[in-house]
Amino acid sequence: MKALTSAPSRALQDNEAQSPSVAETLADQLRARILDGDFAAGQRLIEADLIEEFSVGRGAVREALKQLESRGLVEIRRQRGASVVRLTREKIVQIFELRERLEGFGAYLAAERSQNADNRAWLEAQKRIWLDPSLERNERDHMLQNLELHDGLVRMSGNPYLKESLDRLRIPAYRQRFVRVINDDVRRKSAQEHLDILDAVLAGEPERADAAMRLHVRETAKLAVSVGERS
Amino acid sequence: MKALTSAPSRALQDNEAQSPSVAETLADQLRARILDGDFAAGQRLIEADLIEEFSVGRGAVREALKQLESRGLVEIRRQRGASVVRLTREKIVQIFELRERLEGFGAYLAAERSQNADNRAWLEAQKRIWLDPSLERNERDHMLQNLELHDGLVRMSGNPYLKESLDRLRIPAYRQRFVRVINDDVRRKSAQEHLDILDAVLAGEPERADAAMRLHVRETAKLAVSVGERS
DNA sequence: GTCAACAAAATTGTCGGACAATCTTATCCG
DNA sequence: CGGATAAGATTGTCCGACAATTTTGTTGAC
Repeated sequence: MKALTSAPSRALQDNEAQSPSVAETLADQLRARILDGDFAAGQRLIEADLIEEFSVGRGAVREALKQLESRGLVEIRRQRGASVVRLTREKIVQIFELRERLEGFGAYLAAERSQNADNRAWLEAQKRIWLDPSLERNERDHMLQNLELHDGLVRMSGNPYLKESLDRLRIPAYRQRFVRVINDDVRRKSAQEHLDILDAVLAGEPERADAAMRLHVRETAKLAVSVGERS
Repeated sequence: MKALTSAPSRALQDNEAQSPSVAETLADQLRARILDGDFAAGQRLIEADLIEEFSVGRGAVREALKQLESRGLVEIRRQRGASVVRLTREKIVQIFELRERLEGFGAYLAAERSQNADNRAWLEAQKRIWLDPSLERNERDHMLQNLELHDGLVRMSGNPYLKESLDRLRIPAYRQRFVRVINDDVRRKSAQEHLDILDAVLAGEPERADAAMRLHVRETAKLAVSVGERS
């Protein structure tokens, strides 16, 4: 696959891209490391170490850690500092149960606003993408497009609070292990679920979009839980 | 009314009460001021001023502000500092739409776990409270019990992520003005809605509990929006 | 050898000072 | 009066310092 489609029009505020602060940059870097598994689950993140490794001030480090905490990647306990969050099976289930509701709501709202020309165009483009069978073969593209679809729908929903809530429920780590259980079959099935969602949204049927999305998230949850189980 | 009922058993983690940090204390104080309207919507919160007023270091002030930002009470724009969030009608609607889903989910989960003895006891107690007609007469008690009920159900749900998400969606200010539109009729209606929710939860019927809660939140939203409108 | 008490080393919570970058406000000019 | 300019205010970040608290390591008793 070549290029990702452009984002759908968002309803309101767009965080006017400023030069990101040091703390934000740091947070991004740390996030990447955590997601990539460079920092193991449960590992402590010592302020002094991060200061040295990234050559930033202590304040920046603390802010970045707080940010990661609110994003659910890190756990901060008073006088004990930060450590990479350790997900139990129960937590994973809880996160997905909630995501199911939230993403479902996002799809619901998106369906209500799908008649806008920009949004229609984006949805059609997404549809073409998920119809393309070549997607099944490439793990990475599939994953990126998956993100694009979900983010896009949430943005289309126009509810910034929803976006924020979902951002907090991203699941860290497991990425490597996750890959293993995702085979062509899984991808094929996922693509079909995405198409179902897109159809409902395009048709402007909120309830159906909601249901389709919830079903999809439930399926994803099954995978995630099974991955969590063997870890 | 005399005493509030004790909280229902919560599923997992209980933030082991440590002596709160300076930043947390500050955040609490600021939150109270904002909710009480001491700080007007849109008002800037200058770090230096807060440092002086509360005699704390700059780090603490910044942390407190960040915390309030994540709680949705304050807005922080890079290089522009913090200001009390200014809610538009649209934002209020968006917040309530989301709360509707989240609280509904909370009631759903609570209904699934309502057969536990502790939870049953708490629910029964709540029921008695809302059956008491004297509640209609006291604005403050009504509000406090309202909080107690909603918080209790969320706690009963056992999903900490849900609780966190909802905490972020509390609506600031308007408290004074809100009071005006709440009369005995409104309270009576609200009490009945609460009873409907409690019945469904006690009966262990998740879907019905969900629906009842969503209806209730929608009703509340109507009020909040009407209040927002005239402001 | 195991365990508990104690001491030493780490680490976090907060403060205060400093400075450059950026935003806001007051002032001046056409 | 509107826009350009300078002055003042405010935020972003770094650095150093210390007390409070946690973690780690050592030592002696059983």
